[in-house]
Amino acid sequence: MAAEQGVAALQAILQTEAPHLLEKREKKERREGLPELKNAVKGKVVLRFAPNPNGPLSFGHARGIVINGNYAKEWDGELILRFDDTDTVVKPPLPSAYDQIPEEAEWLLGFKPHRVVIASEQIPHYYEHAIKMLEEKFGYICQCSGEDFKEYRVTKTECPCRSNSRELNLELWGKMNDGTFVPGDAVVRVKTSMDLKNPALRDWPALRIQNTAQHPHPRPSIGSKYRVWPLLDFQSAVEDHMQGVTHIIRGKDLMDSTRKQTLLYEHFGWTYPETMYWGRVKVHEWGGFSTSQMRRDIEAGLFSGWDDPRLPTLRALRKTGITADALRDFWVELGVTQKDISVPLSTLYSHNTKSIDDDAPRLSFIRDPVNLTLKGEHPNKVSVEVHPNHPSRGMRHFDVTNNSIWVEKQDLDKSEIRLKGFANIAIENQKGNPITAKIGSVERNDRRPIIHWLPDSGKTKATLMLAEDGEIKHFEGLIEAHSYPHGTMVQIERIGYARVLDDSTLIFTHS
RNA sequence: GCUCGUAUAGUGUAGUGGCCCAUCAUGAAGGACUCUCAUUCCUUCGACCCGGGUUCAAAUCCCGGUACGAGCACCA
Repeated sequence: MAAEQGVAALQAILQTEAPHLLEKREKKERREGLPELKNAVKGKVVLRFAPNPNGPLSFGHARGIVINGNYAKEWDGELILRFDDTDTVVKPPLPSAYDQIPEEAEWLLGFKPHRVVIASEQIPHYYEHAIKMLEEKFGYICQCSGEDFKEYRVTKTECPCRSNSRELNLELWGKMNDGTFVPGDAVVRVKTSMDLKNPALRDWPALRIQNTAQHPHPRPSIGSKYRVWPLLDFQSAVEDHMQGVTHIIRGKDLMDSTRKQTLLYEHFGWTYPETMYWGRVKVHEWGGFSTSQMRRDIEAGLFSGWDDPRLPTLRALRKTGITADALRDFWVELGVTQKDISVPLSTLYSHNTKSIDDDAPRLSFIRDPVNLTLKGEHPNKVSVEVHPNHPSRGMRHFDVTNNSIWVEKQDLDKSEIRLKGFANIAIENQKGNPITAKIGSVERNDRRPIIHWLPDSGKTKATLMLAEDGEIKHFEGLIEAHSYPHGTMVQIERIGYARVLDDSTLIFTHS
């Protein structure tokens, strides 16, 4: 056809019949950043991050904050920080976490979460919905034991309590609340269907009784005020609706939770938010991380606190010099795939290097220091750059008038070495006391190894702290005199990056 | 056991039927620059789980298998 009538005629037909075929297909480009958020409207997106405040945030929590926070920012929406603190027995909240978590979230995000919601303060709302459920008979109070109900669930049998009248349910609800019933006596269930394919969804439990006399809620204003408490699936579902959450992005372990909640939303006539999931992440060097376990270990004295550099908490990472930028880049790069993955720490470190190297001033730190006495002619003043890529930041000045310097013991393996920025030397007597070194050329005139060093006059005793193989090691050494404030990220030449903790302590970040 | 989910280089990741003898990052190896084993830059290496099917055309869709993970708590 093209041959007979020309390409133009063909194009004309296509133009009217199927214009989309004529659209230029652009070369596929690699997507940058996070995947597209479905059904998102600029300015109308509401997301949430909902940790249990049973401890400060861990590395894993950072994913929830970063991903949800980035979407909120990208869509000009809101991020809710919600404390899911409805369990006082199994994973009781830690009072200090209520202040620490918002602070940590802000550090990580670079902005404050737009709203903070505390579930334990919303109990009356959950009760309203529970009562509505009982009144409208899509919920019921079940007095079966856990064992018995399990049997009903697997055999797809309806529990006898399912047919309770509205009046009986409300009466039983009263008994749950007034203390007649104790934990285990009764639970509120959502009616779904006992022959649902997935057994996990069959008449799932929504609220239960907790012994808050014995296990009061740690928030003083709540304490033992309530006996009946919502379970996660119910609390989260109701709260998401009340807050107008539009998108939920969370771990795929909560997939069944979504299905349970969708069934509840159908009863209430609500529309469930768009949902995305990520898979499980392990870090090669750490394995998994459980807040509850860390809490026990800290209380048992195995770790010095939540910022112990061996722990995968945000506080610890921050203390050792991992930046919020690096963490954000790291999590965005992993994206929101449902794959279960295991990443090496080197990936995080590589992001961190990018984030800190350009700013980090260089310092000389001598582990295992050995004193050398210099022999021969040499200048008394030596200058090296604060940062080799930024001459404008000035020089570091070393005074070697007294001929006394310090080097690392392991660098004396070779006798022909060059002191960085200074001079070639030849070690004269390895075992001597003092060890002497003869000054050679001040100009660099060969390819001998270059080592870092310190003049005796410009040194300070210092400790380099390092978390490795589950223990904390302290290297006593000498640090170049400096006046960087606590918290400054520095690069210790030939060793790696470190953070200034105090006047005499550095903590090693990574190499 | 039942239910759900996932499978692309060593590790992550892009890719929604032709642009893919597959993207980017990280890693490893080599090199350039550099008075740090840093940073930066360059080069090289390396993958679509297996088997069927649909189609002119499959990493992409369907079915089966395998592997891994999660849920089946009066935890979150």
